[in-house]
This record gives sequence, C-alpha cells and structure tokens, in this order.
Amino acid sequence: MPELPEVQTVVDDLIAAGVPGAGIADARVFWPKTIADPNPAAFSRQLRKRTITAISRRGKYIIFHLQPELKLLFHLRMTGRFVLARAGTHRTRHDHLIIRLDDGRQLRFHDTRKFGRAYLAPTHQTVTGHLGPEPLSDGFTAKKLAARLAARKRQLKPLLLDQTFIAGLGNIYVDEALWESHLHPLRSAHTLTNQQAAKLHRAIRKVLKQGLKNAGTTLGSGQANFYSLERRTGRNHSFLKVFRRTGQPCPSCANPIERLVVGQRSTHICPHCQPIPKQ
DNA sequence: GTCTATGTTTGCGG
DNA sequence: TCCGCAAACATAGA
Repeated sequence: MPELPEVQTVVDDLIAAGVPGAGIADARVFWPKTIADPNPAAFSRQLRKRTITAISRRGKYIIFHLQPELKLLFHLRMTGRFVLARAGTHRTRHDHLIIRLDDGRQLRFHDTRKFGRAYLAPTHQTVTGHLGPEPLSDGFTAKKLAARLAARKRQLKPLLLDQTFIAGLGNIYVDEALWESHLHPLRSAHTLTNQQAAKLHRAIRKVLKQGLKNAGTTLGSGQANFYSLERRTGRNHSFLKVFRRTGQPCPSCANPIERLVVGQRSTHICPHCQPIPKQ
C-alpha cells in the first residue's frame, strides 16, 4: 500500500511508459464511488478530448496535468494501482475505471478494496491544499521540522502519519524513520531536542530515498501488496530494519524487534535502541 | 467456515 | 487540540 516512494515509483513508471503525450479518447467508470469529484458522468465528459501533458506527485496523490487545462488526481489508498492494456483486452475484476488513450492503449485503475479515489480539479491545490510539507523538498529543513514538532504535543507516530503535518509518510516509513533516529513512537513531539529533530529529519529523508531507489516496498505476493505499473514489484522489502520484523534481531543491537499498537496502527520498534520515553 | 489483520483516510463523539 | 473508534471494502492467513 503506497506511501511516497511507491507513489513516486508509479509516477516514474507512467512517464517511462510514455503516458504523457497521449490524448484521452474517453473514460468509463465501473464503480461510481471511485470518482470522488465530480459525479461519474461529468468526470467522463470532462476528460474526453484532453491531452495528458505531464504527470507528477504531491504527498500520496498522483497528478495528471491535462490540456486544455485541468488536473486529474488519484489517491491509491490501500490497493489502488494502474494497468496499461491493449484495446480489446477484457476488463478484469476490480478494474473500476478505464481511460482509453488515442494511441490504442487503455489506462485502467484497478483497486481490490475500492478505497482509491479519482478527482478532477482546476488546480491540484484544490485537492492537495491540506497537505503538510514535502519531506524531500529543499524547503523542508531540519529547522522547519523542529519548529513544527515543538508546536505539537501528540505522540510522534500518529503525528508523522498525519498528512497535514508532513506529506507522504505511511506506516512502513514512519516505523523505519523512528528506528533510524532512535526515537520511541510514543514520544511526545514537543519533548524532542533540536538535535533529535535534526536526526529525525535526516532519518525521514534517508528511508524515503532508499525506498525510492529500490522502487518501493512490496511485502508479499497477494492482492494487498504494492505493485507499480504492470505489476512491477519494489525491492525495498529486504532493506527494512523493523517493519514486520517482529521477533527478528535488531540490525543494530540484535535484540528482538517488538510489535505494539500505537494510534490503532501496528508499530515495530527495537526496545533497546528506542527506549520508552520518561513520563 | 470463522476470526483477525491489512501498507489509508475521514468523520464523529468526548 | 488531541484521542479513540468506526467506516469505506476485499482478501489472506491462522
């Protein structure tokens, strides 16, 4: 289930497949709730005869830039993915939206759990305006993170998962970043020293860049796993230090990794490297 | 068959 | 502001 590195991988693969430059012949919606805005009929009508000029990402959103000017956005949520199909290929189970391109290919949005959403908007900010800073942007400095952390009393883990605080992190990369920076997920954000905030800043960028380099994290082989375009799998699984490694030795100190639940989310830590915060 | 967990997000009540 | 819970769904594994 895609976080920033996985979403960026999908964007990169769509670009590599030559989707930008293609015109849209038509769009057909098979599961109405997949279209968040506008209604499915208006969605299909507005997409027709536009050209995809570029594809980019903001947080976990994929942005298709269209001409005449319009933005098409997708959020993959848990199981959303894209498939490119030749004309005439029969629609498979869980293909909820088919965009026919004028080069004969079809861009299909496939989503087993049906949580993924598509949006049309005049500007991408209409949809992404609530998001916090991009962790890999130049503007996201250690100083800025320290200031944002100092203003919040929440537990670190739920705060880092909050897309309005910082965009793009999910369960995997938050656990990895906290392990990397030796911070406990229950630690209250405002108790971090500037040095610890700087360490967290470095860790966040490190784990995201590593995920990106490895084309994302694919954990198993079932429907619920991350696949990029054409079911391409990521290679980051073997680089994870704590996520879903309960009972296995910590790569740093060899103590067994523990699993706990924080903010209703499964969480993985090394109890030795990430000591419990003092109350 | 049954129960639980799942990498996301939103909305509600307190 | 913050927290816990439920819901949106389908599937895999125990």
